[in-house]
Amino acid sequence: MVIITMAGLQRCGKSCRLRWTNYLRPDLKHGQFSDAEEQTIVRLHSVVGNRWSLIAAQLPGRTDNDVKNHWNTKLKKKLSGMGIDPVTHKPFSHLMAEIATTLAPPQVAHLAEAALGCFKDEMLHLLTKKRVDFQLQQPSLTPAATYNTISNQDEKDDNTIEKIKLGLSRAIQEPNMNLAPSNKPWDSAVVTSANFVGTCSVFPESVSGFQYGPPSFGNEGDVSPWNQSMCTGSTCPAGDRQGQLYERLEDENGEESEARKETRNGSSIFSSDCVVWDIPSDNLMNPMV
DNA sequence: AACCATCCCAACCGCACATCG
DNA sequence: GCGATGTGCGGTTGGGATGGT
Repeated sequence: MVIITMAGLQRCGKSCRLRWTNYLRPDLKHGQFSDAEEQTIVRLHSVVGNRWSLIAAQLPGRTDNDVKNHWNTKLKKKLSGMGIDPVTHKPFSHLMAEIATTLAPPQVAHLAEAALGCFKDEMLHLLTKKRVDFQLQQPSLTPAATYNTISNQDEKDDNTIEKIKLGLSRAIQEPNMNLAPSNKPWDSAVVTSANFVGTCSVFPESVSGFQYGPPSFGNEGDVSPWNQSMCTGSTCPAGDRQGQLYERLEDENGEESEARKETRNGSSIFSSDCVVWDIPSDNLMNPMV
């Protein structure tokens, strides 16, 4: 306040503080983000979600505002272009498969319609690559018979496509299915796009050593969009692992324990049992995969 | 050259919490 | 305990810069 008065500034203290912390501080970097910094952001975001201050604390010379802006303007698009959902850090195709195999057919139909706009690039990529021959009008065929692949590569992709097709087929076959409430879990909530926004990732064994790894999708027993991955980045439910990371981060910085803060605030950022998908660093830096 | 759309980032806003008298 | 003030944080916006037509 004194500074504002002395300088004759027409700004409130808060504005001045923000200007200083985000722009004027001598130790700030103003250049472009390096590849290493981008990778760090992506990795940490998969763990902590939109906790920009936490992420920025691991990037010397960068502010939370810097990180946030860079994420919103560059990294989100980059991940989306790679077919990775920037919120969940899962491949779009796998999210689709989860949805298709978890929801009731009518809901899948509505979702598929809405999601096609978002996921079309990824789906087209998959379908083109695998030369999938959608035969939704022939439900009697076994899933494996509904498409042909050009190679034996990547059985997981096949499974993914299979699941998508199964879900869509069911949806199309039963477009007017009775929507009356049932005992099924999916009937307990209206399905909106908001339900599918979330951040979940498997907590890495080591933050510094953690990287996107090969999709572990396919463990049918542990996968449910409702119990695994449907939390928002900034409001993910608490988990013991979150505190562990917080403690580790603060240990490195010698700052106040965020874990204690989180405990005090009654909130935390991590969810348990999430999945981090593998993205080769080269791909991450590839503007368009 | 003019117009338009998009990108980018500093700044703003609102909220929650901490500190102080 | 209470109100005023300061601080931290995440979400959003405003407007200049840039590129395309």
